[in-house]
Amino acid sequence: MGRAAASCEKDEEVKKGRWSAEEDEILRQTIHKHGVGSWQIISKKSGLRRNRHSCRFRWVNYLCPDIKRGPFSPEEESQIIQLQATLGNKWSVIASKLPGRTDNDVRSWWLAKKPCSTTLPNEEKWHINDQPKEKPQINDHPSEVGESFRNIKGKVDGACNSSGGGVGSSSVDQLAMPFKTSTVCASTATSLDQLEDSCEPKLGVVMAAGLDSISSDAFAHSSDSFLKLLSDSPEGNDMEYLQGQGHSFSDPCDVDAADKCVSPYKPQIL
DNA sequence: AATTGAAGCAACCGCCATCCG
DNA sequence: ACGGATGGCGGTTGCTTCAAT
Repeated sequence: MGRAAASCEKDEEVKKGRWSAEEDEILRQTIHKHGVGSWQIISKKSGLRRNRHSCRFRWVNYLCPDIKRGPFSPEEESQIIQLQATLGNKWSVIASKLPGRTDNDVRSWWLAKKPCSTTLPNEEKWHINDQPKEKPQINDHPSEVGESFRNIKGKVDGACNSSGGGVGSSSVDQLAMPFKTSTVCASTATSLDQLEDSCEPKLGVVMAAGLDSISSDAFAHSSDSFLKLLSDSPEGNDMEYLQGQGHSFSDPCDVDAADKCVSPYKPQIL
């Protein structure tokens, strides 16, 4: 790569370049044994001549069992486009809303396929790279939302976790997007334990079904009000409850709330 | 079959925020 | 309050693959 080694890494023998299968296995075993706590420790305990950045990167982006490989679905692509438009290059936040996807993957996809203009009409946006995409419909994946809810706990229990994100959708033509997706992070928890204790199973995703427009009012739904709604909601009936209350949420712009989400790969001692 | 250029992917680097003594 | 250690993030680079010529 031709760059000077990171100033903080004093090890002269730091290995660079592609990871071998053997190295992967060693890192897996080291993490299994010591947990994902300190990457500095892991890099030393593993015996691999890889620095903390390299070990972390390899685990977070490739070895973590929750990583989803393969091409992005049209729904994921539209989410990325929309979220990038609202959040900017907050790839980690964007990735946290796409379960199993990493910021590196999202960024790579964006750099390779980003639309040449953010002001394209709706229909043109669905012909990126001259490959027409089927316009998703609101009811295409209604069950995924509830499923995301139900899967939250299981994911949180893992050593590497999705932030509790999921996918919801609604039609929002005003944003020049064929459909609007959002994940509302309903947690102000700062640790996995807090998350599990205080939010699960209410934590999750609110699908803004039937939302006709995204206005500043829609974005004004703060995490606080959202939390209150969740705290009042009956368990296991999230969507019906909210719709019954006449509420709709779509708040991908709430960076503060997103920042409060548990990091997808929050260190956890096993 | 060989060459070449584009696209995709994997990885590194430096910076910043946070934690902790 | 301060400084070092650490984790995490975004930008960037270089390698690999593959299609076009």
